[in-house]
Amino acid sequence: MDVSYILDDLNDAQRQAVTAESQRLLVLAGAGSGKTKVLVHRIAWMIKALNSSTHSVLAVTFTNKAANEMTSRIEQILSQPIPEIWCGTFHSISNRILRRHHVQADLEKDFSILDSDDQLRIIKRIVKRLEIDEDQWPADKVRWQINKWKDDGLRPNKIEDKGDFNIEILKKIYIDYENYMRSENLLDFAELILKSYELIRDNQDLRNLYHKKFKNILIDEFQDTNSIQFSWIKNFTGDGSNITAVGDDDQSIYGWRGAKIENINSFSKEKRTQIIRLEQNYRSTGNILNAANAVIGKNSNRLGKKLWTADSKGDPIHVFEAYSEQEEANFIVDTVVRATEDGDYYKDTAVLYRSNAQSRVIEEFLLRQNIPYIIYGGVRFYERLEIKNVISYLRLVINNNDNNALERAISVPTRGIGQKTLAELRRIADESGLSLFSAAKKVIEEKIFKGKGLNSLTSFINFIEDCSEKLYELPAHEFVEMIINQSGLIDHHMKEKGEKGKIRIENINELISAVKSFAIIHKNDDLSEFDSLIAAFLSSVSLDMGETQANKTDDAVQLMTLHSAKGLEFKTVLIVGMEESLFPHARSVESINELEEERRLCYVGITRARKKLFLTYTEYRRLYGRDSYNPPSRFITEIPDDHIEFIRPKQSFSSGYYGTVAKNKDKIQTLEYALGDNVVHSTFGEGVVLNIEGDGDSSRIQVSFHEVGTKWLVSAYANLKRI
DNA sequence: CCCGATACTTTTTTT
DNA sequence: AAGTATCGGG
Repeated sequence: MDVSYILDDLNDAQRQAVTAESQRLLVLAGAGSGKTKVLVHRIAWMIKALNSSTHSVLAVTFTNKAANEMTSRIEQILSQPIPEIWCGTFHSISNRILRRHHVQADLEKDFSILDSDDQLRIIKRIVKRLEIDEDQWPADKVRWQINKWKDDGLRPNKIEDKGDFNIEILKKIYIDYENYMRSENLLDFAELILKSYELIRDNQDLRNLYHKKFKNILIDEFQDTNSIQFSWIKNFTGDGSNITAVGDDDQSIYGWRGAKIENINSFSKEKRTQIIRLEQNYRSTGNILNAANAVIGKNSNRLGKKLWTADSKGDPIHVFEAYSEQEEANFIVDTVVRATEDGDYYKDTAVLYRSNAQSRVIEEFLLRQNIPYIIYGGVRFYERLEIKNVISYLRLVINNNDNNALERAISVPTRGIGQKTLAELRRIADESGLSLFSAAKKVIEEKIFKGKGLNSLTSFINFIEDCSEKLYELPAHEFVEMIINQSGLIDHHMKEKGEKGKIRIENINELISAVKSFAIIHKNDDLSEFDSLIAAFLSSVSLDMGETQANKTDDAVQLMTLHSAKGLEFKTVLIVGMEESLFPHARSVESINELEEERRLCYVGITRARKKLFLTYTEYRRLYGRDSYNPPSRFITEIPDDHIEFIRPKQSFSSGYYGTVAKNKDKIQTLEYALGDNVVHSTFGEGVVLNIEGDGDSSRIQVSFHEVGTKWLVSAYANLKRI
């Protein structure tokens, strides 16, 4: 069969990467150079041209989204479904292995996975129980340390306290935490990876099995791997297997959560590692790319890569200095309006910022002009309070001994079982070595409590037991519906005032449909690793927290942080708030490593743009309830002048350390208006020119609009017509 | 148990 | 500024 079609449509470097026979391959893929394409085509090539079995492939990603996209693209190329391929996140593949070999891993079959919220709650309780000073060892710090240890592959017995009192305490908590997790049959995210790593490392049979199976191992976003993930990969690599790592050291922006950029370096230095660079960019114009290259060029210790494009230079990069964040937001609105007038969709434009708090003002202005927008980030579906509540009930019904679930379920909605009753129940459970559920039954049988407490407890326990009986009788979604109605959760949210309760109930109903569609999607799958469909659903929920926002509007301006923009592209990109202290963030400027990560973040932001790039900063901004005057970001000055066009140049009155960025004054285009002119704006309507600011050639113009009041506009961008 | 007052924090986020 | 955590009173 002719398989050359897989190689059509690839450039030389891409083709080399797809067909490379080396056992160790590192593909350094610059932004927009076809990274996913290479990965997907390489897998297709292995299967079609080299006759590798789909079972021999292990493809690892960081997000479910990436894994799903990869699978469906491979299926598309092969024109056949490949449900048996192991393509998933580090966590989901670890989960799969641990469920499959739970006996060897010394786990119960039905272990549950905790999210970091639950993890925190547990640590809090342990710290309290050990009577450790919570002010000196706050739970979130302890959690961070425990996760760091796990990410470094360290069990408590490998931690030396060297007489350090602080570490001694932390280690004590770590040990207690591990014991608790084991007794409760719980795994946290870090544990999934560490445990599966240890399992394969220490079990000769399994190691042989997987070495034989996984002949083709591929890792996406390799620059984001942490220590344990790197070891985890190595663990699966036998003599006959080959590894393909794809990544970009210049896009490493998750160092702060443990990603080790060094992994790329050390992999590249291993003998026999072949390195292929993908340097042709298919996304951005010449100006955008050169700007990106110039900025990232200021970093040290790069593996080195120079992106180029066959595209023309395109528009210059526009830099806009606003007086305030309001004016900045106004400029964003103007830019969006102009783009749509040129025929763009709203969704072609993205606004990127360093921190979430910056979105507020922008939202306000977009809302006021009735421009649809969508914000990425924030609370995800399965993290919502009301959803977590329902999930707790499901967990408790499936596993009565899930103390964590019981603690949450028993107190929402309130049912006359308060902290005092609960504390007493915990004490009894601790004393008798029973789970909370069993302790509650004991309390009821032996009538240890009396009056209201006993009644409430009895009806709660009865309810859970009734549900357990119906677990196998009802279709999954009806079962969930029953729990929701009979638990009192709906009534509880009905009582909430305002829109809040309504939204919560809507979300809960959405959960029912999620269960329904889960049942449909997996109706042909082998779910023998689970006792019930609900159990399978819960396991998938903890590894895929769901989209941040349902697709309310299809065509909307995209608002997100620079971090969440990684991997995406837009025709027009605005990077806003480009000021020292904001971007680079004040907390990052002290250390070179952190500053360089900020710079990579800037590189990521710039390379998101296909055609147009706008950078904006303000002279004045209210930050944390305070007035702040920060100089423009150093990253702006790192872009060569001749790629930039400054809109409304103005001597910044706080232009201190980094010099003024207002250069190229002569390039500004302005339009002539006179005070009192009647003008019309495409969205604001008709108005009168009140004020013109600027020396000679005005660059800003104040207009009193009949409909929307007085506004300052940039004349070059205001798109006003005289009437 | 719910409420309001008060103190405190404030970068980025996936699993 | 604004959100969250904690505590004490009703």
